[in-house]
Amino acid sequence: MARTSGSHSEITGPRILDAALRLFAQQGYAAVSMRKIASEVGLQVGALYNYTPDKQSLLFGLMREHMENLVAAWREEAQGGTPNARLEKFARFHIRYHNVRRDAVFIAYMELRNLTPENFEIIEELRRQYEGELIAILAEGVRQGDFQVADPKITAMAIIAMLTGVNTWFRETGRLSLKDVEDIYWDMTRRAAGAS
Amino acid sequence: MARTSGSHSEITGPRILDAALRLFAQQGYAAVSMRKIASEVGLQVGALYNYTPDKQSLLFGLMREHMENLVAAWREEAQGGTPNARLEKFARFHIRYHNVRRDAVFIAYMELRNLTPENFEIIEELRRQYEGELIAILAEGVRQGDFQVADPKITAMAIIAMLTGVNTWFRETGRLSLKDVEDIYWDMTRRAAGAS
DNA sequence: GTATTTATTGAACAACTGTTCCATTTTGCC
DNA sequence: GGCAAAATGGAACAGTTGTTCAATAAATAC
Repeated sequence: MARTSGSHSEITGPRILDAALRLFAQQGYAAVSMRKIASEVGLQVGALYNYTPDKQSLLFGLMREHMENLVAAWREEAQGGTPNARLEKFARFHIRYHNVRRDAVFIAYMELRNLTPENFEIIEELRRQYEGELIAILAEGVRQGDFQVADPKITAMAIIAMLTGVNTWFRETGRLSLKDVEDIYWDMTRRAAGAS
Repeated sequence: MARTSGSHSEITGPRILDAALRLFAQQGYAAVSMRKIASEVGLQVGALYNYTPDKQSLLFGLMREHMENLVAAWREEAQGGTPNARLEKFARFHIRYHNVRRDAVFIAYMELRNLTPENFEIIEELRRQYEGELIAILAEGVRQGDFQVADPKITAMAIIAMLTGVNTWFRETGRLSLKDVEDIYWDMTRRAAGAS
C-alpha cells in the first residue's frame, strides 16, 4: 500500500512550511526531525523532499521569507513626515507586525547559529537593512534638532531590542490590550530618543 | 587499555562544566552531544556520568548557577539611596555583569525550551526575582514622584530587554568602550523612566 | 607495599538522524 | 477510459544519539 489519502500538491507545500515554522519555534531546529515534520502533516518522511531539497533549506526559506516580508512591509508603511511622526510609526509598526508573527520572529533570532555561513550572511544583511531604516530616522531627527541621541546606531539597537521584547511577555489575554502596550512603548521610545 | 593520562577528579568536573557552557552557547543544547563535550575535555563519553546524572542536569545546573549568582550579585551590590541612584546602579550593574558572562546569559535565555517543566519553573522563578528588583525600584521612584512610569512592570521588562541587548552587538574591539556604552544606556534608561 | 576507593575506558544497547530511491497510487489531460 | 506526470509510501543506508556497565587503571590510605 502506498499513499492512503489522496494527492494535494498545492496545499501540502504550505502545510509543511506551517508545521516546520511551528515546530522549529517550539522545540528548536536541531531538536525537530524531518520525521516529526512529516508526521505533523500526515506524510512519510520521504515525501518532504518533493518540497525542499534538505532541512537547512526549510529553515533558511522560513527565515528569508520572514525578513524580506518585514523589510517590504515597513517600506510600504513608511511614508514621509517629521522624524517624530516617522519614529512613532516605526515603533507601532514593529510591535504590531511582530506580535502576529511570534513563531517567525522567534526563529529568525534563535536559529541564526543553525544557518550555513552563506545563508547567515543573507539573513544578517536583511536585518541590517531593517535596522538601517530606524537609524536613518534617528539620524534625520538629530540633524533637524528634534531628537537628542548620542549615537543613532546604538539608540536604534536599544529601541529595537526594547520593542521586540514585547513578544516575550505580551499575551492577548493579559490585562493590557496591544493598543495599550503600543502607547506605553511609544512613550518610552520617544523619551529614549529625546523627542518632544 | 583503560584510562591513559592520570586521574584528576577535582579539575575534571569544572572542565566539563566549562566545555558544556561554551558548546551549548555556540551550537545549542540539542546540537551538542555528550560525546562532543567529552571529546572537548579529553574523555570518553562514559566518564561524564561520574559528574552528571544526565545531559538535562548539565544544562539545568549551568542555568540555575547563573541565575542564582546573578540575583545574589545584585543583592550584594544594591544598597540604599534615591530611586534615581538605585536605577543607575541597576543599569550599570546589568550591563557589566552580563558582558563578562556572554555564554551563560545566552544559554539562560535561549535554552529555556529545553528544560523539563519542573526545571523551567525554577529558572523562571529566579528570573522573576531579578525582574522584581527593578520593578521595586521603579515603583518606589513613582511613589516618591521621581519617575514618570505608566506601568512599572512593563517598564522594567522594556529596560531589561534594552540592557540585555547590548550583548548582541557589543565587542571589546569596537569603537566604544564598555564605559561609553554604560553611559549611553544609563541615559536612555533614565529617560525611559521619566527620571530627571 | 598492599588494599581500597575513585576515575576512566571501551564496548554495547536500542532508538533515532537526514537523505535517497523505487514501486505504487493518485491526479490532470486528452 | 487511457496515459503521462506528479505525489506519496515504505524501505533502506550509514551514522549518531543518551545512557549503562563490566573491566581496568590510577590515586589514596594504611
